[in-house]
Amino acid sequence: MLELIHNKCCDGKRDPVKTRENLLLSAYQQIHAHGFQSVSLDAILRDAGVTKGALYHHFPNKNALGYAVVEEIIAPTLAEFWINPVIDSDNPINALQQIVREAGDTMTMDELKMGCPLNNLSQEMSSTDEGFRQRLADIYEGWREGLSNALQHGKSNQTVAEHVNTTVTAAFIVSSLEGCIGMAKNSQDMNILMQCGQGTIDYLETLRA
Amino acid sequence: MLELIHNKCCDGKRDPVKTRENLLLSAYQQIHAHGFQSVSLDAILRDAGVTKGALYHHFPNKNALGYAVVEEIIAPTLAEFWINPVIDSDNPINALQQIVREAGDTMTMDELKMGCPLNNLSQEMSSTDEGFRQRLADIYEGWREGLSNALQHGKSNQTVAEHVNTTVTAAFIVSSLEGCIGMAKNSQDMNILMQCGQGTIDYLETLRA
DNA sequence: CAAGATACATACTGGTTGGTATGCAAACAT
DNA sequence: ATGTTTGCATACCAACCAGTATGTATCTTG
Repeated sequence: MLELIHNKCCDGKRDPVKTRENLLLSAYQQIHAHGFQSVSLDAILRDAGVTKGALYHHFPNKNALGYAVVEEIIAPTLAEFWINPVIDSDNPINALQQIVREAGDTMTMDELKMGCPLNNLSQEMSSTDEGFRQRLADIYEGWREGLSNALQHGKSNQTVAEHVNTTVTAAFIVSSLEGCIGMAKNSQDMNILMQCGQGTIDYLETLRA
Repeated sequence: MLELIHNKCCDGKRDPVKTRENLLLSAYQQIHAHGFQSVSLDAILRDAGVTKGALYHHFPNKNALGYAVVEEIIAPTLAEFWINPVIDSDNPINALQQIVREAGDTMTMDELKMGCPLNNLSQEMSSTDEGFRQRLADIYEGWREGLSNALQHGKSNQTVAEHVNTTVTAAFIVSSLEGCIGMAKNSQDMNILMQCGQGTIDYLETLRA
């Protein structure tokens, strides 16, 4: 049954790469749904359709599994959907507004209830485990830096106003976005997400040249 | 020893009200430091200097203790420092900017690392326990409503621009503030807090009449 | 001043948790 | 072909956890 859901492997042969990926994916989903400290290894293993032997063969302990989720799933996903499109754009304000609208349109109720994986882990683990904190802080720093560079590029483009402090603005945008998703996660109300998103869009409008 | 720190009681007589308050205060601090699910009742009891008998006399279970912390400590503290000063002011923008500056100036490194108690619990528990979620959602709703009313009052004052959508703006302000503190909690860097705070102040400036 | 109710302290329990020890079959190397 | 390493499964463990059972000193009430 579980093998079918996660298609652990097509035949009886063993595939350590696939096993590791299954483990990572299940860990990501379970952590996203229940938090890192609350989720049990048994729940992750049940979801992945493997046993503790497999887990402790690929990872030395629970923390290392969590670190791998951050580095190999959360960081690349964030870069793909939230950072790179802005960096690659010639109009960072339009690009950001577009991403916010898309996020509001495509987000399901389940996703809304679970919140942002990055922010969840960050809030839960930053004061508890330095390994998590550092890895998540690096991701946030990269995000802010990417945004700051994009805003700077927008200035040279005349798409961003000259008076904009790119460092301060990048930090504020990132924190506001996480704040929006956090607010929506608590309210479990699409209207709140839309209000916060509209607030963000309105704010971004004030940054135009 | 512990009795001295928390001055459990001055003499040998018993004081159920004080015992309950001690329990609540210790629970608040421990939850703030470690999160609700991760903190053990034993840790709270050790900090409060009482035993399980006292705890389960005053509260039916761990969740009820957490609910009481939300209702009797977190909600009134938020109202005192973040909501009422804005409601009572005739210039909500100045009031908000002042609060943000004060928060940035007075926040200690420990407080910065622990983050906002309201947001911590909200992110941790909203998708796990409806009792927490509802109580925290009520607090956030009250906050947004207070801000919205204050902005409306500011419009009639000519201190807030007419074009401002008070509902959207209130939601965005609340989510941004929580986002700022969350970002600072992860970075454990006062500069990040200051940058996000400056971003907030700059944003508030765009709302003036 | 009894007698019941209140306010705890102490000791215990069943269930869960992250982690380990061991065994064994599949893959690989020689 | 055969020995060695890799990739897991199974069974187990000590620690911890929320909650309970019970005992008892203190306060209140008739």
